[in-house]
Amino acid sequence: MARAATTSDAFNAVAEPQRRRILVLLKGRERPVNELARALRITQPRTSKHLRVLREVGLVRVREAGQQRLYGLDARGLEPVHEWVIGFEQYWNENFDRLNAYVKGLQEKERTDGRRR
Amino acid sequence: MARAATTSDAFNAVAEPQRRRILVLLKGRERPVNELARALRITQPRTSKHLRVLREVGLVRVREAGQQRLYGLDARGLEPVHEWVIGFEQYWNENFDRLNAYVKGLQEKERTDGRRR
DNA sequence: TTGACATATGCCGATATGGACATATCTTTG
DNA sequence: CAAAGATATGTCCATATCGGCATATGTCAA
Repeated sequence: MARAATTSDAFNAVAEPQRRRILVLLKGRERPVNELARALRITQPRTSKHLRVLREVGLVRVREAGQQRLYGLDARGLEPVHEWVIGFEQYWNENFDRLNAYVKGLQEKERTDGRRR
Repeated sequence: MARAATTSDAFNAVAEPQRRRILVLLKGRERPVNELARALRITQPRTSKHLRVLREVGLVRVREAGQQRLYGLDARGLEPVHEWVIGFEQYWNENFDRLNAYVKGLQEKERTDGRRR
């Protein structure tokens, strides 16, 4: 199966650090390419390429504004990511860890007793 | 910068569909490799390799159990992913979209008026 | 010890990806 | 129209990753 292309899977698209930073920069307001490039301290072509990926995967939208192109956030594509990861929330919670250990302990005991029986 | 290795970055580790499925399967209880392979309908070596990545990145832990090795979930590494994505929650909300459009409209008007002045 | 399991690993090939650099395209302005 | 500015794209290279397959390693039972 390998992984889906960065241009078609949000999980893969945001696996790239710079793209995550771009999305963060786009919170609240649109920004032109050069501004993003400066903010990230990376070259303009590189920025454009990341933006293209983000555009194709649907995480940003573009708007022509005279000489420049304003990129804006379209975070809806991140919802599936959130949906997936939220399903694990209980598992990184300390209280749950304790409960989990407790249950595991019971199960262990159960198994041991079972064998002994 | 490229992206961090799958073995060192949770974002990249879970960018692989099969690895996400493995983590889901490990919710609630530990499982041996073969069981995971069967459930995912992929080969055992492939499963072992994914598990190795997940182990190195810290999302699962192993426990020797006689002949088999039981893999268990350690979701703490997913918390940063959640932290990041939750920061976008407001942006995929419809109400926010409307508010956003409204604000954008105001800003646009502002700019236009500014120029005209 | 031998055989049957269960799992991990090494090697190979195919491919996606990201970065650098040069350059094309489009818009605005003089 | 020419020049400048903003952005996109093509080419080339290096590398990470994934899958398949064969095989090594480790464990348990007879």
